[in-house]
Amino acid sequence: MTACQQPVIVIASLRFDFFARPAEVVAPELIGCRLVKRQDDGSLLWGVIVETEAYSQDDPACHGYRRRSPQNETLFGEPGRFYVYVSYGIHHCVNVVTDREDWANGVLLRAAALPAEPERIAAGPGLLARRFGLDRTDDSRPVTGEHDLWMAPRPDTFANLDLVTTTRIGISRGETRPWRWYLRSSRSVSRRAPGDRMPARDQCWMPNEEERP
DNA sequence: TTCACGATTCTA
DNA sequence: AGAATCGTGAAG
Repeated sequence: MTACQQPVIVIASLRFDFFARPAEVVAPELIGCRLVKRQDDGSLLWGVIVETEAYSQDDPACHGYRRRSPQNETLFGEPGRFYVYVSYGIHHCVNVVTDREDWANGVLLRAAALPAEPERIAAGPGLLARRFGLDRTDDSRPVTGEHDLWMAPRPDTFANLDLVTTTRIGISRGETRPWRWYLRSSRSVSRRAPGDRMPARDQCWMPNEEERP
């Protein structure tokens, strides 16, 4: 044991550079990454992202397509922050801001799978936000924080993951862009592409608690 | 001040 | 397939 021995530095959170790229590049890479929250009692709540969508300012479906406003300001800000908005006056939806400042760009987190929890507890953007207890007060918080709320990289066990690329859900403009991605083997996906059958329960993928970030 | 509209969810 | 529900932005 030498005196100059250094502690091992573990990169627990995705870093700024990861998000400083176009949403349609970041979105598929976010599948398999983990959303992590340290709860008030100190315990760790985490889930694996299994479905994402990309949005960009030059895209009619994007919140920043028409104008910049106090509501969507975060989406125009620096990458690597959460953008949380209210949907249908009831639900909250969680995005991560991507690309660059002054250009509305982000990835909507549409579904997650949580260890030892029902498959569909976070199968949809509103349900995901609900399960993680996220709302407008979390808007603009850094994703790279490593304090209470952060995103952890994909484990190596996800080396070859089978992704489905398809069109986005619930929009009325820009419907044709194939900017939604999901993990085919997961039963926690909000809505499957036409013809893609739900995997059987005994051969689907679920996270286990040992893989805690 | 009023009105129409959802990046949704739940139920039938 | 259809309803519920309400914050937001545009219009008057």
